[in-house]
Parts: sequence; structure tokens; C-alpha cells
Amino acid sequence: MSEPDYNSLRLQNQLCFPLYLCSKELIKKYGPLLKKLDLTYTQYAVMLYLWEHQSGSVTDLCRVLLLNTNTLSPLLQKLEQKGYIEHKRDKKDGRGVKIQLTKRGFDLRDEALNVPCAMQKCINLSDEDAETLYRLLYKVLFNIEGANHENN
Amino acid sequence: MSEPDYNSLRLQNQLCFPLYLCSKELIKKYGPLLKKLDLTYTQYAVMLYLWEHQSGSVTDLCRVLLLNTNTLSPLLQKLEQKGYIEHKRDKKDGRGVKIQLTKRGFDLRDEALNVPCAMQKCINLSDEDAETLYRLLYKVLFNIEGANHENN
DNA sequence: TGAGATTATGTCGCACGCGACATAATTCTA
DNA sequence: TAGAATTATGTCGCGTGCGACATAATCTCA
Repeated sequence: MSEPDYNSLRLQNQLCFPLYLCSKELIKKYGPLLKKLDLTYTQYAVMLYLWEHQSGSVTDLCRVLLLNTNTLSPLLQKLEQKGYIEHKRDKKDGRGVKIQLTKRGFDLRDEALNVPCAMQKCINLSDEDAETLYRLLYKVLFNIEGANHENN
Repeated sequence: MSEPDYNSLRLQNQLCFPLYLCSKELIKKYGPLLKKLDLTYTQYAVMLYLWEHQSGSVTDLCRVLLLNTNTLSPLLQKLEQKGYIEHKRDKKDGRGVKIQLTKRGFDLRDEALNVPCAMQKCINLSDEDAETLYRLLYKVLFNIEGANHENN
């Protein structure tokens, strides 16, 4: 018997590996920019959601950011400590919590305006490449998330 | 004065966001497959390197995986506890450490052979799309890592 | 209406991943 | 050749991120 083909196990043949590197390194690049806003990357993502939608439940945020409550709950507590958001129990449904921006959180948006531009310059892709990348990433996401829902 | 353009802050206009989701969700998909090998994703990446190169220093692994020693050191200790690798002080240069596979670590490769195939099926991209995605990811990596080296 | 199922949120323990810093060995240089 | 700079590895503290589980409120339906 001949030796099995181990090429599929080479690091350079893994699609997930550059994905992992890219995500990690890009988030690292956000660091200095977001530090000025006293935000981490995940906290920034929550703020992006809230700037766009004004408010939302923990479940809404979980669904959009693909995070579990056990990640989001402590993170939201930290954002509250910073004074950027408020927790409010839903009066109609005592289980639910409504997350809302404070004035300070709302005002932070203007300070964040330069972030996307700086990151775009850092990534430095042509519009066409960026769009292709974006489209393929969502295709992968759709494929693997679809597979998730089949299991549930 | 008119209101600033906040569109650049919309979640759906961030390239980093699907990257972050894709990486996170794909790594989650690896979970059940790697659990059978008693490996996490990052530990798996280390093993991929070692299966390919037989041995390497901590610095080698840091360079390839774009990780810091403060992440890798504890991780390598865990791999040693599992009996997959060995630490050996370099005799010529007392600072260096050589990481080597044990027999058990080496043999694990055969059990890992099904993993890339299963992941490819899960990602479910055409060869052409996969290649384009791969190419664009490395382009971004090159751009942002290049920017890193300028700063150093 | 009341017991079980479901839903929304949260806690606990573990594993990255990083910035800042510590330590030991080697190399460089005056 | 001694002291400074560099290099290789490692520790500490904090912030995700997840699986497993806990708790409280609501819903369902016999």
C-alpha cells in the first residue's frame, strides 16, 4: 500500500487558515483606532448595530453578531460601565432586556466616523476586489450557517 | 451644516465584519471534528505545521501562525501534556527551544486526514470561488502585514 | 388553571489572543 | 573583555468566545 496523500493537510492548502489570519490581523489593526473611543472590536460591532438601530434586545444582537448570550452579557455590562448604553427590563415581557444608547454613546458616533476610512486605507483593496471578497465571504457564511439550521 | 454621512458605519458596509464572522463560524465548525483528535483549532494549526516540517522553534511557529509567544507558550505546554509534542532546549543556543512531534503526535496525522475534506464539504465553494477567496485573503494579509513591517 | 415546554438572559470554566512586562542567553561593541 | 543591546522564550492580566448549565418569565394545552 502506498502512503496516503497528506497534501490536504498542508497549512497552505487550508482555506480557513488565511481567513483566521486575516480576521485576527485586521482586528488587531482596529486596536489603536478604537482605543481612542475606549472600545474593543466586539464592543465596536455592538455600537455599530446600535448607531444604526437605536435599540435592540440581547437576542437581536446575538442574532446579528452571531454571538451567544454568554459572550454578550458581560460585554454589554462593560459598555454600560463606560456609560455608552443602558439596560432596561422590558415591561411587557419580564424576560426581555432592551439595550439603548445613552447620549454619550450616541455622541460617540461622530468620533467613530474616521475609523472605516482608515481601515479601508489599511486593507487597500480595489473596489472590485473588495466587493468580490465581500460576496464570497457571505457565500461561505450562508453555506455554513445554512448547515447549522439544518441541524437544529 | 448638513448631517455627516453615517453610511460608512453601517455593519453591512464593513469588510472586516463578514471576515470576523466567517473565521469565527468556520472555526466553530472545526470543533466537533477536532474534538475527536483532542485538539482545538489553534492546536490543530500547530500540528499542521509540525506534520509538514517535523520540527521547529517557537519563533518559527510564531512567524507562520502570526501568534505571539505569550499565546503559543501555554498552548505548546498543553500539547506536550497531551503527549503530542516534546520541548527540547537547543544545545547550541541555550535561549532556543526545539519543538518536535512524539510518535503519538506523528501518528495522529492519519486520523486527521478526513478533516480537510469534511471542512471543504461544509464550506461548499466551487474551486474557482475558493481560489479567488484564497487569493484575496492573502492580498489583504500582504497589505496589512506590509503596513506592520513599515512601522517596525 | 396548573404542570411542562419554551424563551430570554445570565453564570461558570476553559481556551485563545494580545499588550506589557520579565528573564535568561547570546551577540555586539567600545 | 565588560557592559549594553538584542534575541528567544515565558508570565500576568484582561477581553473575547464557546459549551454546559442555571434561572426566571412566559406560553401551551390538557
